[in-house]
Amino acid sequence: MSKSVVPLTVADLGAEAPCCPPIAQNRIPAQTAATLAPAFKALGDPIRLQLLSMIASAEGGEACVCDLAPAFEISGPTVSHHLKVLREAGLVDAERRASWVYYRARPGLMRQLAALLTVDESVSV
Amino acid sequence: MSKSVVPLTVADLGAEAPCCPPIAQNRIPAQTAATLAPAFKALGDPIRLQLLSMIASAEGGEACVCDLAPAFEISGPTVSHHLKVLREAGLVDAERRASWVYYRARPGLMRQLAALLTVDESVSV
DNA sequence: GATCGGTTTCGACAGTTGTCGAGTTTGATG
DNA sequence: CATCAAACTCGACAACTGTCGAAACCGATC
Repeated sequence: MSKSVVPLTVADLGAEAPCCPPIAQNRIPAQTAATLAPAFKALGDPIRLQLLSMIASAEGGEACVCDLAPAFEISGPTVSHHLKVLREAGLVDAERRASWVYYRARPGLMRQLAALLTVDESVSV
Repeated sequence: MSKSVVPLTVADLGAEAPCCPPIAQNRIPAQTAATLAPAFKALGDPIRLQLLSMIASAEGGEACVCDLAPAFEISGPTVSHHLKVLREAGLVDAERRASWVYYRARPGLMRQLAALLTVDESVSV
């Protein structure tokens, strides 16, 4: 796999949020933990994980609720609830166009979480 | 053991299971979501996030409960509870030596979660 | 073997979460 | 304007979570 070494700068990861070094590198401050834990919590549900994946991997980078909801066994209101959790966690954005609401992933926070979990390659499993 | 009915466990994901492509690349299967959501859930608490960070960033790669517990305001049993959640999620391992119990991070799962959240660089925030 | 310190387990309790059905809002179209 | 469809909000309820104090467990040391 090609390793295009364009280093991410802090600016790439979102303006106000403090971009964190990996948790395996420095002890995470309490305030940072309090800020980022809700994002992990939002990912801690199988339905929300699938929803985010469907949104983030969708053609054009966005997905309509009318396409998301039928993919699950649960009721419409429950899907709406899960989308709200993802929204309030800062992982997705919603936009209404005509009768439909389209969701779009916000990659900034996802990158932060991924960076946080990065482990040095030399460490063995 | 019958493969077809036994649900995928966290431990199974370590060695030969194909480590998941980013959720922004392909729609994540329901079974993968069900397997990995508990790991995110375990990270969804500020205390557990700090505990994991203290463990993963500790000198020698391990940390004693006797060093972890005093770093928080909560009671000993509650720290123990959070460590159990991290353990059952597959994020840490525990080992008793003499009177003390040492915790060590399991980087395999952390790498999987990080890979899952990876977003293509070309995507703008 | 009795005791002690470190850690976990147990039982209880308040607060949160996931789920649903019913009702509400929003925009399009007859 | 009336109606319809899409999506959300509300209220309720069972299940789960974080927390604690008390008790149990496990090695070490007396």
